[in-house]
Amino acid sequence: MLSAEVEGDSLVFVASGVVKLTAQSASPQPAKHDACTNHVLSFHFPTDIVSVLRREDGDFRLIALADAQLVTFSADRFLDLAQDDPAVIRSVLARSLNALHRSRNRMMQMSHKSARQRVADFLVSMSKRLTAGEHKACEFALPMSRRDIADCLGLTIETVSRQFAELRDAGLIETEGRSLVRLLDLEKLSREAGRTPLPHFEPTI
Amino acid sequence: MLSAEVEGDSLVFVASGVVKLTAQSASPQPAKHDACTNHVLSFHFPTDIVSVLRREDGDFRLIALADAQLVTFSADRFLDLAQDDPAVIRSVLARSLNALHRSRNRMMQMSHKSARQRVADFLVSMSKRLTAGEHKACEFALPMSRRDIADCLGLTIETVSRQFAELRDAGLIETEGRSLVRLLDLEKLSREAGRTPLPHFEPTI
DNA sequence: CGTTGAGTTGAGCTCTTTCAATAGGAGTGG
DNA sequence: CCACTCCTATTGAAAGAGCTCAACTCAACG
Repeated sequence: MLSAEVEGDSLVFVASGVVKLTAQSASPQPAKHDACTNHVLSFHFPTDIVSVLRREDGDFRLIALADAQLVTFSADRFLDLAQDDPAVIRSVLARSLNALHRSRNRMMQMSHKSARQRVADFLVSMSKRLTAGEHKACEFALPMSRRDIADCLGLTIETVSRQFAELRDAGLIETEGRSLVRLLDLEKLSREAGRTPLPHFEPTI
Repeated sequence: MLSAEVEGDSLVFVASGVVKLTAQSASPQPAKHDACTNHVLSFHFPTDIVSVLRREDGDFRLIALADAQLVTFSADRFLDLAQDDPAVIRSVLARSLNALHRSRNRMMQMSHKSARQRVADFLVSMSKRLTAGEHKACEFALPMSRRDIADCLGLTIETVSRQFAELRDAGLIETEGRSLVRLLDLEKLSREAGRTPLPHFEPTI
């Protein structure tokens, strides 16, 4: 478990492992017994480039969920160096627009989707990341805890757990132990998630 | 009321007026009596540059809420032309990272905030856009309908309306007619929104 | 074998949505 | 200017979804 501290905006390349991008919202009023208002913005996998930006209130953090190898650039310095190479900077721009696009999609989903839809969508999306290519045997170990999932989906761990149970009862998934998940019916699961087609894997920033 | 149709990814500069960026989620199952699953992703004001990307499922649309003057670029062609000018392309990249940043913040808020917080946040955020500079007399006409607000915040119009009513009862705002709003206590309103500081206005992409 | 932390499950409560009815504004035509 | 209509907005009551709190289970680890 490794946590990378960075000053200013930076770009991080994930070479191996899994990381979560979190934002602790330095909550103004310490709320009731808040303890863990640790929002998880996204999970990232090898080949992803994550942009970790500085915020006014509290900071973004990149936290490893499994042993990970990361390459960190200062965004400014990187851009200075890349400035002479249009292809590079343009690729970064393309990735960044792509990330924006996905973030918007995600936001749209988040605000209008039920717990069931969020969890189903999460599972489908994870299967794409973790079993890239293999169309059958959608079986994988979730690298993150229920808390991380809940924080990412804007739900409580209890609700996530209940949704897992219901999906299990419905015969859409199977679980073994804490992290192993088997998606038995990707088709139906996608429909539960409220997705039309099956989007492709695309590198993120 | 003007609607700009575009093919492929494009960048749109808002010269004047107000527009909303929408995504119709070409809902797989036509749902009950869905009619209007028109998600509003964001509102944009003069000087904003909006990136309108192509999606697999359904398209993004830019819809004018008031008479607006827009300049539309094809993203690809623009980048081809800008490629020789590092300063330009870098500025676009900076805007895009900024937009990503704001989108993430927004997403974070959306998934964890109550109706009250969302509406308060919306009002504070609008006041920044619509009364840029004037610290007093936070009074402005909302250019969008309650439906647009609801769609943007992931709530129903009824809930938005009730939140307006409660904020009015609490003495935080006053309303006149359908669109005029006066923020009586920006401080408290910001606190209701769950914001620590008062973020600055920044151009978007 | 007890302890610890994560995960699951249940009961009650809160907030938001849904459904349905009412009020308000804007536009039209007499 | 008023009457009529249409559409948006508001308000109320009931239902539903997710949250909180609390008990319990499970697996890992000493």
